[in-house]
Amino acid sequence: MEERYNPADVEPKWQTYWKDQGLFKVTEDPSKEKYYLLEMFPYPSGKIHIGHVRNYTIGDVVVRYKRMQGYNVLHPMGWDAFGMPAENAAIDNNTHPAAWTHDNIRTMRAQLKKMGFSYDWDREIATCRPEYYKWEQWLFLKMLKNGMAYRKESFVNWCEKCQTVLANEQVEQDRCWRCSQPVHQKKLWQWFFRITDYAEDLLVHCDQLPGWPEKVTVMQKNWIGKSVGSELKFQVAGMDEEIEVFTTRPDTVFGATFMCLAPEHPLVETLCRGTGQALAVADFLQKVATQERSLEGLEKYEKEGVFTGRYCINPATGEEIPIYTANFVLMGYGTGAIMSVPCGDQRDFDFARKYGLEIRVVVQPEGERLDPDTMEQAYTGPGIMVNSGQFNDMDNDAAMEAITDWLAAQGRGKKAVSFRLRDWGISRQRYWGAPIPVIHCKDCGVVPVPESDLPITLPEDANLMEKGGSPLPYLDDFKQTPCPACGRQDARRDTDTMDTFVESSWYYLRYCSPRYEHGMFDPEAVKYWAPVDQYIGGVEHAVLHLLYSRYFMRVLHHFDMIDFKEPFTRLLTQGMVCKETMTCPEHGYLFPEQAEKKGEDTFVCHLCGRDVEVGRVIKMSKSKKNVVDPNDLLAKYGADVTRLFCLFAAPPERDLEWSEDGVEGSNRFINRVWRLAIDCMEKINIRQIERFSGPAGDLKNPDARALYIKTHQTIQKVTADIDESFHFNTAIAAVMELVNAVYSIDLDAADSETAAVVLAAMESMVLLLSPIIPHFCEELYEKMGGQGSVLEHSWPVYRKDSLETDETLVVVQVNGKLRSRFSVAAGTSEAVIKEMALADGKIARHIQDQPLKKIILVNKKQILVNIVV
RNA sequence: GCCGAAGUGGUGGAAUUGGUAGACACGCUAGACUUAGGAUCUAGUGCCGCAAGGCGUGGAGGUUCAAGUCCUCUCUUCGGUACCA
Repeated sequence: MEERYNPADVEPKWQTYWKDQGLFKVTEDPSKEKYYLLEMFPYPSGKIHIGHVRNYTIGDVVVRYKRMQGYNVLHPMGWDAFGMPAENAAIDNNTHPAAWTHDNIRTMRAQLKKMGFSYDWDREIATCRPEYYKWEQWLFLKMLKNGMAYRKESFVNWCEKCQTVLANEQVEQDRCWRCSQPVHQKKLWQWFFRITDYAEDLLVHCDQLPGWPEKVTVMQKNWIGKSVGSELKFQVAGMDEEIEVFTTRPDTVFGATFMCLAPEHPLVETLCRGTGQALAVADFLQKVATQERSLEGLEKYEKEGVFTGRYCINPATGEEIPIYTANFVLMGYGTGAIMSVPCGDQRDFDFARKYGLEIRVVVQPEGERLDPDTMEQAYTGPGIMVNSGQFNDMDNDAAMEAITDWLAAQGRGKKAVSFRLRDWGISRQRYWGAPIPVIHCKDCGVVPVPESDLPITLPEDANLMEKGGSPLPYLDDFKQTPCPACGRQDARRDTDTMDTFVESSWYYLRYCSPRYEHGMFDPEAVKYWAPVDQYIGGVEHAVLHLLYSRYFMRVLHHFDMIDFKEPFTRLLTQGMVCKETMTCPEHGYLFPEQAEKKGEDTFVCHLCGRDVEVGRVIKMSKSKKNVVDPNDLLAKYGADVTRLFCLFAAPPERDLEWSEDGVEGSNRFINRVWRLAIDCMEKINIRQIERFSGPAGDLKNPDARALYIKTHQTIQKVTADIDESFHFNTAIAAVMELVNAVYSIDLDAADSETAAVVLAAMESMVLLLSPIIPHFCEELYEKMGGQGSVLEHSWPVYRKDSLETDETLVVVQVNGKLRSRFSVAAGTSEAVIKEMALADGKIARHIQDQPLKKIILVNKKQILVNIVV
């Protein structure tokens, strides 16, 4: 047997064995309990990165563990293959997005196979294949028919010079990333899914996801953002128009001294027409056209506005108040109009001060008087009503309801709820995506593509334009089509494609029957496998992908296609893999291999020799070039060392800061176990001793008994760590302790009892490590005489009668400070322990002659005595 | 800005319900073995101190016999922020 573990031989050997035996292939088997574990599928961006390795290793450990426990486990893999990077790469490298994507998939698939992940590769899918997106188009048509998909005008980032739509990522400081020209907001007709219809349901069920981390459900709840308040109507003076506002503070309506409309509010142009403000408004609208219209974007710009020239009537006071249009009001949020109450809202307060508008105090803290002329900020807390007619002197809390009821009685308001969540815009003016299956006809309007014409395949002969625009609108073969309704020859296909989040919202169901040809999935297969029992992926998906998936399941449930609403029973959000960035003053971000180590923490640029600035530790990303290539690790250490390191370096939910040093330690550990196994085989197996498996009490040799107890404690600890908390780092640490314990035994001098216990420890060690470092454990299992694959062995079970050690440690504190410790035999009475504590020499010195106040004894994993004097 | 996290030795991290802070590793130091060592084994290693002892979980307060853990305030970093996936 080799002196060192050699992954280059062992790993391919077992990968071939697993494949030949078909160990990872699964089918529905009603006689076994199913377990569906899924890791978020990768975007095929080029090569597997270390974040993928971490994600898939975590999943693979759980899968192998569950298999050993007898579950029928589904563990598939596929590719989130549509998306913008393929188009950018196609432009930069003069290739085709499809070719680039398929190349990447080939590369990445080979890498995953080298890692020894236990996927059922027969179920592999790629979302860019027509047989996949056909069913997405089918669902789109069904949603369209049922009013769940609709079209409306909405803004996109537009670069005039490139004549193309830009993703947010392609906008750098309000400028186009390719040509640096200012980006404008352009209105386009786009498709939306009515996710807001499910806002309440999605919100309520956040509290019924016990298997999800609370931080994720909290983020989702805040994202949906339900607020309870009132909808109020403000009549425009001298016009037959009404402005509706939503407010969570109806109690402050008497203090509403002006109105603000979003710049894109449909009334803005109507209002200013013929008032003398028309020009000023037009100037303002042009100015804000370059500003990003999102909640985040708001904060980047100075808050400003302009008077529209018109007034509306405050429904509470009956007074006319000026109507402004302001850049901090968003059309997509609420009604696109807000009643401005400067005394009770800081933004309104700043705006009022800036434009000299009236500030009227309507709520003030109890026992205080606020003066609008000297106030320095808005008062947003609770208080007593003033300047509010018959509601004066009420608590503002009570006034909310009273004022709403009063206005409702006059038909000027009602109670209402508002959500922060907006409908899901799915149109993309891009090539590399699933075509939206509708046709536009001059006579018939929007006409759905007949189901029999699906899939609408993406034309392959398209050339991407160098400025990044989609070629679809220019491909006449694709675009020109007769109207399916009236037969008009000059109808045109919709040339937008779907958001790639649409593909990832249901792929986990496709895995249940990936080649099914009669629908999105085989209902029987989904009935058996779905929902996903354990989903694992990056925390950065906490809101969008995970919320869209929950929404999609509700849609399918509505159509009676599935009998559940929640796609993922348990969720593990893994942290990111981070590394410092390196920046060269000349060449910008550098890949690790482009920086040469000069001193302890100093590097020089490989290209120009200048000093490199070592920057912050952030998420590994290609654009920041702070990536680590798993290929290097695989070549140097093999899959198992790489897997072990990823698990040992940090618990999964936490960010992992990459360090090369730790990998060497993992390598060392594996070889340490290897040598131990060799030693055991040479010194024990040869004596033909049987492994011990009885209760610890049967062992006479105290060293053997201690090791046996340690073994069962380790089984208990590792099982709990994998099953309950996914804390593989502490599971590995526990096995390391067991390895160290076996190392401390002199095998040459071991009696037969000890030898039998050592064998039991070794077998447990191999079984416990097998989900983590499977190739290595298969090899040892075979060498130690195991039959078949270790995967087919059942997971070890600890003996409850072999967990308790003979002695217990007592720690003694005086006034909460640790002063002494000693051991007692297990089962010593509390009274005796207290006496022993008081009699302890070190303790006596600390007590001296101070009177005893009390003695607290805590008996948990150790015994603690605290003497208070 | 808003929402959500994280902060513990030189480093990664450990610590059921508040109960020995630093498990297990990396690194470092010393020793052993060796022709050699980036192999292996043994011992040591939070900080200050000769010691007794004192100080220590981002910072400032508080509750408690006892706080990394609970409460209040605060600082820093990271993720998301709806067209990156």
